[in-house]
Amino acid sequence: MTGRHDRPEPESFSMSNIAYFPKPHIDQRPGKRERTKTANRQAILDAAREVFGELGYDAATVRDIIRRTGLASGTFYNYYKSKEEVFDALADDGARRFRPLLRAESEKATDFESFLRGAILAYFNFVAEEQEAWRLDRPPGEPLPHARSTPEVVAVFDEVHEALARVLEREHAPPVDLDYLATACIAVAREIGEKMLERRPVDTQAAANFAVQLILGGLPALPRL
Amino acid sequence: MTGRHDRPEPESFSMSNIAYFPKPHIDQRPGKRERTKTANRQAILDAAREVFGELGYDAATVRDIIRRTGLASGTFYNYYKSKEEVFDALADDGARRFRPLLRAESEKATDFESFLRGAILAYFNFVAEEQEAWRLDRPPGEPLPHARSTPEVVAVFDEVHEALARVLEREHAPPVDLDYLATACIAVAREIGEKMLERRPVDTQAAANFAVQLILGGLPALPRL
DNA sequence: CACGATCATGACGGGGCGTCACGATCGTCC
DNA sequence: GGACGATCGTGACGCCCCGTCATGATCGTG
Repeated sequence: MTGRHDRPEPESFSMSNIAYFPKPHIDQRPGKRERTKTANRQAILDAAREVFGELGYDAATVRDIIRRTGLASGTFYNYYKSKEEVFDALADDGARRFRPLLRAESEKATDFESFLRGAILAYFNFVAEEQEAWRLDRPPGEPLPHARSTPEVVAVFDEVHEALARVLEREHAPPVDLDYLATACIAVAREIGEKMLERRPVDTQAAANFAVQLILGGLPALPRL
Repeated sequence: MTGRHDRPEPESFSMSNIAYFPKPHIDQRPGKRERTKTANRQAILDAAREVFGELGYDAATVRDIIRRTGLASGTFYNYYKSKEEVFDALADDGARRFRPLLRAESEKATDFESFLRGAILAYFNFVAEEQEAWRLDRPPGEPLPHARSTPEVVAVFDEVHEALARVLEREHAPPVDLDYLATACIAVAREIGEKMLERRPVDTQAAANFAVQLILGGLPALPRL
């Protein structure tokens, strides 16, 4: 249930509609049980996004999130164990939405430069759009903590790793420390991206140019393995 | 006062010593009031370092820190307002101790490469030594949060900024986006440094080589302003 | 329609939080 | 050396957040 603010769904209406179908049990819509479950999950995630955006991660409490959903406190714990887990779920969600974009870039790329530019630009555009949904006008106090090692986040890291290996292999580039390289690429993208968001107007092209040129120019100079 | 575990200081002994001096009031040692104050501050900081190291930042509570000091709960709040403030004080302390090393490198440096190599190697050695004091054998769960914008931490950032500007100016290098460059340098140093600590044995030379070559090679390729 | 599984509910004990009135200790001045 | 005032340690207290659990409502199913 969605709590006390739950207005009664027109369930009977839906039921009468089902009468038109010979086999009601193959109705694409999942049962109400399943629907309220996903609705509650989403409500908690949305509330958490708002609360983290307004109060910051540290100041936010589980109770703040619960209050905003209108659910009972116990209900929250049917879905997530803690504030950390909700945050991880949000990070996971972001990573899950970004991964296809990254993969598209790595498949579209013809060489290392086009991959790097495509991937970094895609990331910068992604975070620029996310910012408007996340911290609308949050005071520039403390930044949100970095994403932890959730499955989807790790998958993005691995994707970068593999894409780098693939592209460099294809170009017969000399072998370098791929682990360090991937780490450096992600570090540069992450921090330049953050700085980029502080500037007005937000210029993803210029930021991507900077990051790409830095890595691209540094690559030939890296120590060989 | 240092709490109930306080063993009585040989104050009378010290006093009798003072009798040797014609003017006791110019004794270099600050008064007992001042001494216990700094002792309490230090005790809290030490306890916090241990607690953060053992439990991680998120799990640690102010009460955990208080318990380890043996002080009363109220005493803690005479020195710091919150867990966040203690953490910032620890970060500030680290930055305060690292800054002279950084400055020495920037003064010793003859060109951009020697500065970069010296600074990054100094940083890697610094964090490698700090690690042994901080998280002795902490499970690799969640890393400690990044340092916030405390005065000393900001000072280190500015120092990097200025040192970069000075060295590049001296070499008549083409003008680049110094803000992005400093951000990228710090990002690479921070993240490569972290990865470095996960490897056995910890090889600060190899890590520094990688970071230095990447930035050094990328510099000429950066977009001009 | 009736039964069983599922899940929302909110009261509850446990505990961390920050405060404050009290008293001990220290510096100072006569 | 004694007494006064400022400073600061102390720990009990009220408040709120935490996570749990017995209860009952609701849904799917036969």
